[in-house]
Amino acid sequence: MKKFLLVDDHVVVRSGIKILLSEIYNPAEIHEAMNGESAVLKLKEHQFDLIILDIQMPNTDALGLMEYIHITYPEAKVLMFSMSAENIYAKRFMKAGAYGFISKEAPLEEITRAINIILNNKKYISDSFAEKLAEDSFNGKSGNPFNELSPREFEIVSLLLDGKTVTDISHTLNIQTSTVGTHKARLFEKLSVTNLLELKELATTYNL
Amino acid sequence: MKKFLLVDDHVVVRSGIKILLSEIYNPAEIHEAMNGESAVLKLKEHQFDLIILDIQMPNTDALGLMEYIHITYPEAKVLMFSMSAENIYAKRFMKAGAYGFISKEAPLEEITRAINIILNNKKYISDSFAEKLAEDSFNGKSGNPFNELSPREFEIVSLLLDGKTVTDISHTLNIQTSTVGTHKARLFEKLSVTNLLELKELATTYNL
DNA sequence: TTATCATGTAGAAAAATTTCTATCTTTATA
DNA sequence: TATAAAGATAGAAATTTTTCTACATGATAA
Repeated sequence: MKKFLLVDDHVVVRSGIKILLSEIYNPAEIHEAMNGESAVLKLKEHQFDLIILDIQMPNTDALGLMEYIHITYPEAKVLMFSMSAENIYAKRFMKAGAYGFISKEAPLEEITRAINIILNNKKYISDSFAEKLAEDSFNGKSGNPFNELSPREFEIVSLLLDGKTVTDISHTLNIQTSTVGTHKARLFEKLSVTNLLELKELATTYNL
Repeated sequence: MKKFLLVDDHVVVRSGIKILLSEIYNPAEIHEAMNGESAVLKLKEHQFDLIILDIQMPNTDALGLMEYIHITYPEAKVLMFSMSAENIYAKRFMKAGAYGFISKEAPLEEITRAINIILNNKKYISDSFAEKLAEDSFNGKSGNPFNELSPREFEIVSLLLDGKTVTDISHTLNIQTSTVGTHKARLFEKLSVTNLLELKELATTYNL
């Protein structure tokens, strides 16, 4: 029997995935976690065939969680589940050890396909994502300035765009505010913005 | 038998709400639409007891759809289902004729409760939202919240939206930074926003 | 017409942010 | 593989922002 772990803070989303899974794999053992902490606990108790991880959860550092999972359980297979269509996040998560990245907007068949592929020990990437990857390797750069950011900077920019303050972020990430400040300054520099509103605007034009 | 219409572009979310509904109302006739157009078609064909409309992203045509539904089918009962906690928008949707507004943070029981209340022909508002509404109605006005600002506050909000810092503004207006700070705090309070990005968002929706 | 309230203003203290410098680690690169 | 570059971290100091309190003024409502 397959064992799944769903990490998502939305009840309805978890329920939705649950029926999807139980339609494909019957019987299936499906565990749920509504945040990072509870996911970590579940991971200590069980060994899962597949972990489905939502990338945007309040008070949870999804990229950090992904890295933690990859380091602590190198065998674990994680499918990142994103509310918004594929974007610049995908590459980051794949690099952090994810087995796949799929949008909640994807049709049912594609979600199913992704899950099957990963359970067969292969990585899943959508056609559009594959295309984008190919493009990038041609051009050398993507032209998207957000790609110039380091993983940590990217993490922080996401939280900043979420309206989180420097202090909030320092708590979420368990680092000093001065560290967050340094990252913030560097990323503002890299993106050539001077304030939050400009950052927001830039993020919007690159639909982050 | 109750007839429901779910409008959401995410398969998994629709599925999730579907099981929730079928657990409460069995049997239930549940129709789905993954976008505005298909929702409009469904509405022409059937008369629903409840329409559950998800706002996936702020500034989309969800509000327009809500208005359309309210004008075309004044009897229709719509529960706005917000995946992101945007209580800033709640008021606008209620004004546009929605019967309720519920956010993703809501526990299952509250979602259930909201649905039941609406099916009983009453409007559902969360406690926190009710509080806010009460406050507003005490203080009279409802409309463009920027109209509540004093001349000075308006001046300052404009500069803030221009990316100016508190210190910048204190220089521009030749007043102390603490004065600017006070105005800023008061205007944030009046507009019910907690940070610059929310302010920007609010300003955008009222196209300031 | 007096009491209340919204408004504009700040001083002082507290809190948050930024800046500067520096160390250690990881990752490229020659 | 040695070396350089990039990245993550933070302490301390400087700066900025926020908060709290307070006060004067003009409008307003009892």
